[in-house]
Amino acid sequence: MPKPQTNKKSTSTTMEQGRRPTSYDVARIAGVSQSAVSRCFAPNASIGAAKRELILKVAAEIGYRPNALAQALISKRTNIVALVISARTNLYYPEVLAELSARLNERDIRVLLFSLSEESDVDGVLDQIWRHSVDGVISAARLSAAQVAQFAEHRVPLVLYNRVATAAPSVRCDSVSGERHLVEHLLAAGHRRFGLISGPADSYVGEERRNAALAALAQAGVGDVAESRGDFSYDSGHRAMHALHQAAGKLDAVIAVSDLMAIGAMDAARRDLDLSIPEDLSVVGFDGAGPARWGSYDLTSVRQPVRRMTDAAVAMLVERIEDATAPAEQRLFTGELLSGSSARIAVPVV
Amino acid sequence: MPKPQTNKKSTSTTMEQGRRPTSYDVARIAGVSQSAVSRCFAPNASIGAAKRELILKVAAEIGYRPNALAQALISKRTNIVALVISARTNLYYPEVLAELSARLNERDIRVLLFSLSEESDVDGVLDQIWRHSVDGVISAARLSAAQVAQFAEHRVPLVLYNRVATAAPSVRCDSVSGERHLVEHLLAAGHRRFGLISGPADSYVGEERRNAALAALAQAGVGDVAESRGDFSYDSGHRAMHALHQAAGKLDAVIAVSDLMAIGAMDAARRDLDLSIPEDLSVVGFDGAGPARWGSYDLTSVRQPVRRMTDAAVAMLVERIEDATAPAEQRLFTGELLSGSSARIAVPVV
DNA sequence: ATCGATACTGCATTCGAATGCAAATGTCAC
DNA sequence: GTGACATTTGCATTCGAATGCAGTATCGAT
Repeated sequence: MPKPQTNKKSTSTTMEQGRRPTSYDVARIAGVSQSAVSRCFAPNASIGAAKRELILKVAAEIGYRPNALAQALISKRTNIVALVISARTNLYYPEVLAELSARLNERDIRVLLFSLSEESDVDGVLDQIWRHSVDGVISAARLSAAQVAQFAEHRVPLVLYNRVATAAPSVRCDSVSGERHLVEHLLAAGHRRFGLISGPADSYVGEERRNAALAALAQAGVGDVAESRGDFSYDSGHRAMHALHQAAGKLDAVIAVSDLMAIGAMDAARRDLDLSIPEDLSVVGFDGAGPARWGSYDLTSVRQPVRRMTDAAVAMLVERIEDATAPAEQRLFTGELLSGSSARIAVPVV
Repeated sequence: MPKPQTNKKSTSTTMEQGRRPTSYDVARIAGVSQSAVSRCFAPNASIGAAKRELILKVAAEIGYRPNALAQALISKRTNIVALVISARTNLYYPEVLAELSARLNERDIRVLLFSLSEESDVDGVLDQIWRHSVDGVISAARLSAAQVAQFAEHRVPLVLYNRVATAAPSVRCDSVSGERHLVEHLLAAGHRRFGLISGPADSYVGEERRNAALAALAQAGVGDVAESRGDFSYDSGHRAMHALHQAAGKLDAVIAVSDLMAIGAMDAARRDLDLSIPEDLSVVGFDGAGPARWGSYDLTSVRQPVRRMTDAAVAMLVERIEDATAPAEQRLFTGELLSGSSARIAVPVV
């Protein structure tokens, strides 16, 4: 004995085939109003226990699922976060992406992915982000100050991953302490002639690590450091090793600002320059990416605490989504020195 | 001299601060109807040139952007495709992901990413996919027959990437010809004692490659092949190499069904078993992933034509989105044999 | 001047769910 | 039985853009 139905749409008598069921369909079949159905799927909405059960039963029977688009349109909450990542620059990228994606899923947030290639039109990507009304954005790609400013204008919370901007919160791995540990590790092993494989001058982390390494070396009185710039790729590390060798002759140690370049450098040193690692040359990297720990490399590096960093990035973003006035914290994480066999270690005094 | 406005919403006199502009705002300021604004942003909609220009000018001035949610709700087209990928199983995954993402962006389609870990609840992911009314799905993850069937029920086009299902179109790299080439390459070099590092029995591509390799070997009269199963990870390749060595003693060649396992095997052979590659042992893989071409490995492998495969997957999906009756093609691509220094090559007869 | 064809333009409705408000119902005390 | 109060429930509106339909303007041909 269905109660009287007064909803406009409830008057249709049958459900067309092939259309996906809506809350009105559930309402009609269960003999309740559309609002009741809606309230069944909202947390702490006011709805009687008996009615709730009936509605849920009907919903399950006809396979009803709330339409995320309609929900988002009316509630102004999409439960979608955009992830902006530059593809390929870094070995470390797939890991970060997978972790961020997992952390977001845990919180029932969907991921709209923007994977940038070199020629990507970042402003076009931002345009899409605005159109889709995402709840927030995590960016591990370079954004100009003007671009970062747009986020504030559009009131879209932004968290930067291994980047900085004065106006936005960020999560980073401390380059200074990381490079200092690496340099100390190398100095302790008695190395004095250093080479540095840095990144493109416009890369934030690249420059930060470069400067941190140079500073740590300078502090120890090592001022004369051969440097060659790469672009974070394997090949560029390979080429940079050759360049260093040509320019500076015999070196004790090479510091690369990323694992992938360090790996390229190791291959160049061993295979082309006929150097044994670590006997003739020590090589260190940065990131602690998977391949760095493969047997052929066993790279001494600084492992970024990806799990903690992604946790923090997501937590910060969610906080700012929930409370727009939350402060724009900049969190710095300390990486762990992974000592591998790609660098000599200090001989303990017996 | 604005024309008379009769639109309901146009009567509000001022635009509240901080709200993002809607088509009504543009309409009000430009003195036209909301429909006119809408038509300005639709291709081949009927709208006068002068009016179009005026509207676009106003829209640009106030920074109007169509709301993708509202567009999707009414037009039943989200321009979003869900990408389902299992994270981490494969070195090759980040490349496929980046390529698919690039191909979709070129066609002005957004990507909703679902990166599956081992414990992921696939049915939960599908549930989210239905709720978000995506236009289509590309899956490079394992789906049960029942799950594939749901796509038909929900009328969501699906294209499988390196997987198969009778009911769905797919894009794959031919394991049979690939493994045959590898086997022929190894046989030509005079190898007779073979080891095989296969994948988990429930992996489709893994089994396909395994069976193809065994068949090619059997055809050449090699029936006795030592086999050890891995899980596609570096470590499992490493362990499998040890297992093969223990079980079968000296081998001429090891065929791994993925590059990552081949790399793990190479490291185990060289570093633990003290074998020279390719003098004492040839190793081949499959995929042609980036690290396979690093100097330390220079792996003989079959390179999947990622670019062509992702192109095809996206083209097939778009076709099926546009025309639901398009046939469910299964496209097979042939990989290219990359001959590296990880496997001996036939000595040419002088 | 009239008719028809063609190109614009606006009105009103639609997509599907959420929610403020008011009405209805239920509960309990006295 | 009455009043005070809390809990359910439904109505009507809202989010923002697309679109069928009908109406208007323009122009050329007759």
